[in-house]
This record gives sequence, structure tokens and C-alpha cells, in this order.
Amino acid sequence: MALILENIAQHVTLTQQEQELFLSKIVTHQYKAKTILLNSGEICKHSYFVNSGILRSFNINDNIVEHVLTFACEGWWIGDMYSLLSQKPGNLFIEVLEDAEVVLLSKENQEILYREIPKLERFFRILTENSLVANQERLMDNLSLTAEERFEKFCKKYPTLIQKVAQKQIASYLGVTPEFFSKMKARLLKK
Amino acid sequence: MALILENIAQHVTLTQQEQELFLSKIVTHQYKAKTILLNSGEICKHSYFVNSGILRSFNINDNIVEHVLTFACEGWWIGDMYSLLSQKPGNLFIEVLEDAEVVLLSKENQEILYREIPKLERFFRILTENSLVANQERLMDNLSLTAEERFEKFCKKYPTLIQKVAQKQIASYLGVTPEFFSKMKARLLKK
DNA sequence: TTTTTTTCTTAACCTAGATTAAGTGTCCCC
DNA sequence: GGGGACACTTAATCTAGGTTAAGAAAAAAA
Repeated sequence: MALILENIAQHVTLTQQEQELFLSKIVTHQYKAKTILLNSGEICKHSYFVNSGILRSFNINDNIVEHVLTFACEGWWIGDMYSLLSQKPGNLFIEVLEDAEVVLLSKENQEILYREIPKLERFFRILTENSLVANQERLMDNLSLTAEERFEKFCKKYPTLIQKVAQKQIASYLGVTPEFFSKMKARLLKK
Repeated sequence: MALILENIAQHVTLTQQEQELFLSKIVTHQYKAKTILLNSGEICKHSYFVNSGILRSFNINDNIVEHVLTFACEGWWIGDMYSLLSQKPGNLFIEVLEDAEVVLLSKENQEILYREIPKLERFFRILTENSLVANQERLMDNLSLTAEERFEKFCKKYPTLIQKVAQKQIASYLGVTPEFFSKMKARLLKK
């Protein structure tokens, strides 16, 4: 059964017909690592669901420094929420970190689905709520924890990512430089 | 007309009957400044909507340092999202900063309303989406901007709050100490 | 009004993490 | 399989912001 239907089934129950309607509104693509699915300055037209592989969203500030907003691996959704909702140019990039199979759900189809299957309104509400909770926690962690503590939390929360993703990506997610991250890691290993 | 109905009307249109049903599910209270509406460790049972006055949500870490997650003034919703959704003890406090009139919507009534008025599912989805976008932006700002830049953004975004809220609250929201905030402010005034 | 408590300011000193730079893998891809 | 581009490490130096402390101002209490 399609991973994305399992994902939906975690929160709402669709009938056979509804599942088929849903599947008719999505399209699946394969992407090689390093592919950019969305550029800063573009309008985000899709929500992305990861069947396999790893994506990340990030922005780049004036100083040419990248900051990772989210990683997404198997079973996760990703997108530029701001741009997707406002349909204005966003400032996020979405990039493939590891060869990936990705489901695309266009903004238009998403709204059609909201109308045809009100349960999906609930599904995406719950998804967004969970995302907000995770974001709030991360924000508070950034305000109150040291880089080391944030790293330890990250390791517990996303153990698989640490193996698979370049170290500088994790540094960027935590909000430290790759150099400091390397120093910090060496320090932790001595314990 | 009740402020909260106007708030809803910004995103979805309720019939007269639906409005009445909604109003029958909420209750309004007056609170004096310094009242704690929710303590860390408690289960959050309500969403709060501010008719007047100012509230804040914050947590306290081991070092006894407070960190402000959100302010809420007239027309804003506030709550402990994590605790409200999971119905587990949260780690946020919600406190009245300025005498306030607050609308309480209990978790149970909220779910009844979702069932009775599916449009409200949409309303809260949109509310949560907007909240997520704002949170993501704040997170990225904390990763990539200096305290001074964050302060300038804050001033533009919430000009009224600066007048009304103690300076140390704003420092806490921005993620700096009151001492540093004071220094920074003096530096900015010289320009 | 006076007292008490809280908030704000200033200043000296300190530290987590940034910057710069140079060297060492390591992995593609031609 | 060899060369170029990244990715990671280490180390010296620097800085934004933290800490500590003590006084001034403002607000709350009495």
C-alpha cells in the first residue's frame, strides 16, 4: 500500500473511493541527490511527501550562510509553508540530499481535495499542529540550550539522520558553524 | 459584534445559527495582571482568545531563566499547543501581563465544534498554518540575525507591544539578557 | 506619602561560539 | 586511477552576548 496512504491513515480514515480520488491528484517523481526542487524567490506550488531518500529546506542570508529549516526523510512532508500559503515568492530552497522518490501534491489539487474530502482538512490540520509543536520546541531549545545540549537532543530525536547526512548540514540545523560542530563532537567523544 | 466572531469571519463564514452555537461553547473571564492561567506541569484544557489586555506564554529552564514563547494581545489566540493536543502536562506558563478579558474555549467544546461546524476545522487549520509560518520565520531569524536585527524586526512587527510590555519581556522573547538588551537599546538610540 | 519591590542602566570582566587559515581526508567524475 | 572539489579537523584569535554587581528610577504596595 502506498506509504502516503498509510501516512494519512494514521490520522483519518478514507474510504476506498476517497483513496482513489486522492491518488488521482498526486504525482510521483524520482530525483537525484543535489537536485533543487524549489529555489528561493520562486513560488512554491506543491507540498512534497518523501517516499524514500532525504530532502532539506534551507535559506541563505546576506552573508551567504545557509541555514537548514527542516530535513525530510521517508514518510515526511516538506515544503515552503509561507510561499505555499501566500502564493508569493518564498525564501526557502528545497534540495535533495540523497536520491529520492517524492510525491507532489499541487496547491490546486490540495484545495480540490479539501472540498471533496473534508476529512483531509482535518488531516492537514493535525499535520500542521504537530509541525507547530515541534517548531515551538525547537525555538525554545535554541533560546535556552547550549549547542551541545541541542546536539544531544537531535541525536535522540533523529538517530538515522546523523549517519546519513553530511555533518555540516546538522551543524547548520543546530545553528553552529561546521568548525565549531567538529570541535564540539571531538569534545563529546572524549567523555 | 463579538471580537472573536470577527476573528473567525476573517477566514470562514458562519451562519447565524452556527455563530450562536459557537458562542454557546465559550466563556469569557476577566483577569488581573500577574494572574497565571496555566502553570508548567499542568494539562492545558483551553485555547485562550484575548478580547483585551495582554498575555504571554513562557517556560523556565533549569537555570531559572524565563523564555517568552509568545505574546498575545487583542484579537490573538494563545495556549500550550503541545499540552492541549497531547493532553499531557506541558512546560509552558501562561500569564496575564496587563489586565485582560479572555475567551476560553475548552478542548472538549473545540472538538464538538469541529464535528458540528466543519468550517471551524478549516478556520483552525488556517490559524495553525499562519502560526507555523510565523514560527518558522522567527526560528530562521534566531539562527541568522543578530540581536539588534531581531529587535528592529520586532519593533516593526509589534509596534504597540514595545510601549506596553516590560523591557525584560521583550529581551526574553528576543533571546538576550535584560542587561544586554539595555546596552543594545542605548547603542541604537545614539544613531 | 513613604516604603518596598521590581525594573532598568552602566560597567568590568568572562565565555560560547565565530572567524580565519591551513592541513587532511574522501569521494566522485573524467 | 588521478585530479579536483568538497567535507572534515585543528588551532589561533576574535566578538556578540552573558555574568556579576551595584546604583538609579519607576512602579506597586502599604
